[in-house]
Amino acid sequence: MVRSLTDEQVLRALMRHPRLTRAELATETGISKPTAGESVRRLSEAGLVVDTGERTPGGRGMGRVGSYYSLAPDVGTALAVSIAPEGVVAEYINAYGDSIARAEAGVGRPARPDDVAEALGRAVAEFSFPVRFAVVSAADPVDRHTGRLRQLPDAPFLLGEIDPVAVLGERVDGPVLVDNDVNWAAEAERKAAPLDDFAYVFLDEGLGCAIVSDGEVRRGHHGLSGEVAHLITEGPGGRAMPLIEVFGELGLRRPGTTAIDVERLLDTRPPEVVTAVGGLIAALATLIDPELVVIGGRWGTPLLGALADETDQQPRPVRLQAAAVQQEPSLAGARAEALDRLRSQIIGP
Amino acid sequence: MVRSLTDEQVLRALMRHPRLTRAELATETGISKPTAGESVRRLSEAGLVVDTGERTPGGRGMGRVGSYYSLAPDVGTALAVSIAPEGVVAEYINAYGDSIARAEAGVGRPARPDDVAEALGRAVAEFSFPVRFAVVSAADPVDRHTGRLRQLPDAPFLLGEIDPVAVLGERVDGPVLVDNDVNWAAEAERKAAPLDDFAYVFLDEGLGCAIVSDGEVRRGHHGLSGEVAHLITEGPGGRAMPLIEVFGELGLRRPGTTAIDVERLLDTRPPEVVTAVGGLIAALATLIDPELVVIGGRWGTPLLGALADETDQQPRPVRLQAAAVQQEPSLAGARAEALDRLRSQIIGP
DNA sequence: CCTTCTAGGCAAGGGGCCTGACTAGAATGG
DNA sequence: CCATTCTAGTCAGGCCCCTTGCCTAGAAGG
Repeated sequence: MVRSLTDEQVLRALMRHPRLTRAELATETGISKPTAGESVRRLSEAGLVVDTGERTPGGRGMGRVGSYYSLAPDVGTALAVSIAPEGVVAEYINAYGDSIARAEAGVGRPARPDDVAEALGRAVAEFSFPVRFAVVSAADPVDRHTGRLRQLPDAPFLLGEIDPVAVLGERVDGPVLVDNDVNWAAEAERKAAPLDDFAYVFLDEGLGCAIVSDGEVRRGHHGLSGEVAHLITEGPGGRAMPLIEVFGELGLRRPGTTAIDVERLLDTRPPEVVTAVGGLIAALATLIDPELVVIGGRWGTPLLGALADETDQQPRPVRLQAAAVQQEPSLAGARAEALDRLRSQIIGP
Repeated sequence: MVRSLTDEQVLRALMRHPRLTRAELATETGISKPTAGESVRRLSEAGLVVDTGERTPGGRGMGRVGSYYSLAPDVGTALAVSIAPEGVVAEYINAYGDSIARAEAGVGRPARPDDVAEALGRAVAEFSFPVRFAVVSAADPVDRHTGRLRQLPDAPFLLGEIDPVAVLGERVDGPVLVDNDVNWAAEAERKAAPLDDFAYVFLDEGLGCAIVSDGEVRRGHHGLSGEVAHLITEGPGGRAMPLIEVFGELGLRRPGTTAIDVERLLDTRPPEVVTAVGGLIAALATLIDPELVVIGGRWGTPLLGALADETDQQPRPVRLQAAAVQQEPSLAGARAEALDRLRSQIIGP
């Protein structure tokens, strides 16, 4: 849409500051005044920038009044959506990074696919902004290419096989980007504390893990990296078994579902669980070599101390830490990504 | 050294073709003739490009003869080195990607650190080109920041704690880049068959594994990703234990060393080994989600079929394949990297 | 010695940026 | 009412780097 480097700088300046005069744009970007003026002219013509009608105050010897320019109100918004067993949250954000609207919708328990899809539709329908695209966080494995949720054999599967791309496609002009909630939480963590190499282990009803290598979340070929239910670890009695089976053997899975029974786990805190998760952290240490393993989730955080004691004994110890972003971490990550992409899309190729 | 985009294009063209006239440069790069001529003038002045003295043939109506230009002979060479228990290989390459000299030096068995360092010095001393930098492959864990080899507790350690940066530093003008042999083999594999997400499992005297995610080898924070000796897997009797211990329990480690006894392993081919490596592949499948797992190494390739049968049964099966690059794979990867870096360094920042 | 034909160079032009100088224009104070 | 004050915005000129179009260089064959 826009090709000149100057125009990009002007747009980025207007994303940081809601209104600027041409002279302010010139000093802010380091571009000369004539060039900034020319860029504003081009961008106004393209409809990306508008004269707000506001003028600089003027006053005793304050010189000629200037016109304030800002991004056109219709440059578009993006949608950040979180789909979790607790419910669906949809947030609309603008190019400044403001959340301009928010809608929530509950999901019955246990979550049924139709329920979830319906709640998603309800949350998004509550407002109707022109949305350029959506970023979706879902609390289940996500196929990287189709954006659909995928059930893996005998692994926790909380939302059912829904297709966020299909549900949101009608209400969104552009593409719909779907990914696993833990990946988005790791993205939020990465932006909060800029570490290049870490893993995020999320221990809740589901088991999740995200991997950040060389400063980016690594999703793997199908987008299923970090789906650790079948990782071989040490189970009760020193037997080797897939991680998820440990919870089955200890009676810590909610009957009739694939979910882990968090309340019971927190009541009993069996050492076998700590050992089993220790095996996961050892696998991360050997395969990924993270600087840090971030622990989150409803039972991960409470067990952090015990896990740290366990991993300190291992031949390749690794530092454990609670997540820095505690408030809606997945939505925060999705929101940050939506903002980045919205801005890039406005600036164009 | 060179900043203009034009100059970069001209240099890259001269790296692809050993000699070109200004007119050929213009058509090859898509740049106009005057600009190409100007670039040649700048680059000649900077000493990067020289008039070879050769002239185009001319002939019946063949027009004015042109002057051939090529990279200056002293733009520099790079060194690709492989350090393995079998011996040391040093290859000098020029900016065209030709191997211009090669030296080998044996290492006694078992390899002692002094031996290895001495062989390395010998191999490199055999020629003396002006070397801009070196890329080193070492058959042991490499610390990403220091370039030193690192022994991990109870893991195979074949070369001893040598410091390639110190040994090569004197003979090389620029930096010395050291990495694990399996990472370089994966790099060679990546260039041969452009896959974005795969893992390379190397089963030989040492155990190694390289991870390619989103088209790059991922080394982890310390450079120790893929050092899988302590991964928890299924050992004899279904017991959970670190991968390396399986070999100890089965009497497959060479007495007095940390290495695996490949001959004995190939004689007996115990199913426990297949199961244990199956656990490694399962861990890769869950944590990394590769499109493919490449199997290499002296006992990896022969056991490929058995391993494939094992992984087919797993809840997240993954395709196994023998390595495409069989001839000195680590050196091939180091060579390719050396070429890329040499070229970038000539072109400048 | 003329013809043939391409390598290389020159001239002019254009895009996008700069600097420096000029103009616009509103509020204030006499 | 008009001069003053002061900055926003614009105009003019110039630089850099690229382009196209055209001209010259120059070797070999007829």
